[in-house]
Amino acid sequence: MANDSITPPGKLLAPYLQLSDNGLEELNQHTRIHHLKKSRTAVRKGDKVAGAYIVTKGCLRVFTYMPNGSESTLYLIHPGETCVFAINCLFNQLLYPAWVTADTDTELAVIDGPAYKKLFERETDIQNLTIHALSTAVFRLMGEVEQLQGWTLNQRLANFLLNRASDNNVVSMTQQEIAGHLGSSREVIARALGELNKRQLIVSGRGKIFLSDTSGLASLLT
Amino acid sequence: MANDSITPPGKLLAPYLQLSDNGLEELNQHTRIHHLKKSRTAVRKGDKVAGAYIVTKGCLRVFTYMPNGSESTLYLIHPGETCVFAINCLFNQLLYPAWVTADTDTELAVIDGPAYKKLFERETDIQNLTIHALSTAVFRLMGEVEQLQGWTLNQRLANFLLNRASDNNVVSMTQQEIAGHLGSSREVIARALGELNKRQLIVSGRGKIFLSDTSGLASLLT
DNA sequence: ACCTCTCTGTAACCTGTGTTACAGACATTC
DNA sequence: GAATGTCTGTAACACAGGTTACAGAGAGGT
Repeated sequence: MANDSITPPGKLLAPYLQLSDNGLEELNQHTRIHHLKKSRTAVRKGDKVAGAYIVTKGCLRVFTYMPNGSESTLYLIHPGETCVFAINCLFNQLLYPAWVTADTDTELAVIDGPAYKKLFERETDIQNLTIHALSTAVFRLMGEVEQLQGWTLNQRLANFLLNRASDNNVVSMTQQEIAGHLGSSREVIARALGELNKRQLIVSGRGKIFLSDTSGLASLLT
Repeated sequence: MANDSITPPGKLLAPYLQLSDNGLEELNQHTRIHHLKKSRTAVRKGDKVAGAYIVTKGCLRVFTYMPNGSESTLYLIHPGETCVFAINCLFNQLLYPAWVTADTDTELAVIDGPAYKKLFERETDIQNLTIHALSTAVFRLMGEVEQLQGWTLNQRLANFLLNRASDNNVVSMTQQEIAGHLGSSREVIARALGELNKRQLIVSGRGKIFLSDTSGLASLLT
């Protein structure tokens, strides 16, 4: 686990966890707050996992490297969420199976492993957080598998854009980044975007893409 | 949930779960045993989930249909294991997202949903079972995703064969079944097997494949 | 205004895998 | 042992998507 640590009490977690007084005490004693600047590496593949990670501000990105050396993003961790892999490793004594970097400046709470396990046995909120993290991971991954097997790249791209679009229907990413998320290469994404462009479903510019016809995009997914 | 039910007490689970007397009582009251003949459908996509399923004998197969209509096996549930999707659905009130059939004659225990949740809060063994089921699912699915993205079909096939081989290095499946498990088509599997044949890594016969050079197969996966 | 760096657009090519269409081998039943 | 159904082997084709190789367009610094 990385650097950049400062340590206020462990109640940045208050919005996300309601514990018994007892549990709270325990939590405070065994939690440390870390701050990571954007692009900073939080965890490396093969690291021993220190504890449960809960993001309180910012966003972490979990990814692996593919055979050809390019990155492939597995999922993001937003405030209030916890890292499934870490949980996994905690409960099964495994080494961390991927890389993690800060997608933006990020603050996260690390609850010491054994303490977390003890809390898990008693505190309903910790149980829920854990189960929820694992469940959503299962669902997301299952969706991923279905997509990989059944969908064409254009479809996966359309789906990705729709999921990542801000309120004003803009996705602010470079083609390179998108390629990383979809496990493809920049050129292929460019080609696919060109396609969508021609069909007037999007307008693409440098570092951002405007979705001009979201329902058209959505109809590609059927 | 299907038919074929008979109902002995709920302690076929004894080998897999050690509960408090209290919990055991609860379990007995809210568990039903079902028997499924081979190939019988246990759950359909979209079904409401009755409770937690724990296999006590035999084997269940969980699969989805791909766009082209062919089946794709997601995972198997062996004795002592529970169905992740069902757990998922219980805790998140979702409808079942796949199909399930009995791979062989199968006996399974169904623990009523609310009862299971209550037990989960107190009984360490139920917690462990749950966490373990979810964790392994996450790992398996993640491996699946990595395979789909990074491995060629030949590699995935080799890996599959190695995982499915019995002690005497035989895989007893038809090409059709293998294709189903890998989300591919029969002909493609035939082609790939032919390849492995030529390289003297396997000897294939009707309904079974002998792995004559397991380390050779394994070396394909690097 | 110029230089440089990063990002995008495109075209040609190659490979892996799904598809179609048969033919032959094995097994089972009558 | 003939007939039928199931499983395997193979060849030719189609196409999605990865790869290579450039050209040009924005953006920022000097």
